[in-house]
Amino acid sequence: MLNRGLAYRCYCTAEELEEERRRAAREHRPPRYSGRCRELSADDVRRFEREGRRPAIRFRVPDRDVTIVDALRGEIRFRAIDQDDFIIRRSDETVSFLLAGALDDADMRVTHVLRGDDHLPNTPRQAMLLQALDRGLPAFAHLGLVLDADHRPLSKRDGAATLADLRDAAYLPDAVRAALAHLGWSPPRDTGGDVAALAFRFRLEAVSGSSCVWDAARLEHENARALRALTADALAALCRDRGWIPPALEEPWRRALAAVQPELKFLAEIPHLVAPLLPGDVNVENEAREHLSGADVATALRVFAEEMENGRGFSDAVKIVKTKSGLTGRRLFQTAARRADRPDERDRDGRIGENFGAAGDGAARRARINAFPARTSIR
RNA sequence: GUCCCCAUCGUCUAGUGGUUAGGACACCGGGCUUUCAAUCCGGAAACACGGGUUCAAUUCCCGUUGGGGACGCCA
Repeated sequence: MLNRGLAYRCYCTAEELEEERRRAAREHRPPRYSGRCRELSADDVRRFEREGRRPAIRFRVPDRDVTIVDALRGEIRFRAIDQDDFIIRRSDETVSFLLAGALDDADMRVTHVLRGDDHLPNTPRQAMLLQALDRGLPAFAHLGLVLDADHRPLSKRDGAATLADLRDAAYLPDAVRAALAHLGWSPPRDTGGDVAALAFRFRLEAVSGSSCVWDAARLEHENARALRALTADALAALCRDRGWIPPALEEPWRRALAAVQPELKFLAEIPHLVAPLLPGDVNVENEAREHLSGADVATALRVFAEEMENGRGFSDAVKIVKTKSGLTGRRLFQTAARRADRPDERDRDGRIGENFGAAGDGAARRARINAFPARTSIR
């Protein structure tokens, strides 16, 4: 490029360039390289070399406007006057991003360059380089940047700045993919969280050119959906990978997972949800205690115990308690569950753990709910 | 300061020179579940502003405002 006059050596030091920029700012001019090394005399060069300066190499920007085509925005025109001669090789002889990136893409036969629109100003420069080197241009598409709720660039604080953050938070990969697909684009019809369907419907040209706001609620929705879509084996495998399932409790765990799966939102909440369904002691949590305070509860508990002793089924006993105590809804069931804590007072519907019914028909779920409504306190 | 990009419900978006401006997430209400969740039904919710062009602008043009980005021997 030097031989062909496409580029030239620049002997300016970092300090000199910095000073140039400062002066420009003071005089309210745009900070541009002046081009002072464009036409150095042989004497100048000798002098600089004698001073021990190592030259950088700058691209001699042609004096004509550049029009690039962006797949999302159409033609964008950049004025020649706004472009200064940029460095393509540093004084330590390493090649700059602008040249290396453009050339590497060309060598790799990259057809589409998709990047954040913070790269838009680089595009005319890379286009000029490629044209000067008689290389073809790839298609460019510059996507809007993703912002947080305050319209600031996404940061660590948002907990979603990187894929690693999302993985650490145990979001399912498909949920992340689905949520990402909804940035700057949305499917013509809801795909039910099916990532393959999203991919099938996706069109680059349909992506919005504006920046968009990261929506954690969307991710949670997709995650809950993906969790529900998991097969029993897949769900169990995830739990096993996390070391949650003791070998001895494999079967109870699987039944409990089946009961709990329809309401899952996060992987991490599984141990919490499943615990009451496994054999062992049941603790009534704080919120449950609140619901259990008061005189009518005492009555209810007594009535419930009596009915159970008389051989009533759980459901029948609950109905009678309801009539006699006036309790309804949550308080009624908290009360019933209180008694159901006692293994000897559980009946077919109310029993906990290894005995409750098969999943899928709602029986297991109902059994769990009847047995442990206190889980309403978890959320 | 200079240049570039962008602008429809809270969020992601669909859409058209004449529409009841559509969907999804979130939200609110109801049904079902004797609680919760899921699900079903319903509701509230938007064309940033000002000029043009036009019989007619959310839609086309210009400007303003607002948001974002870039101005390094970083990538």
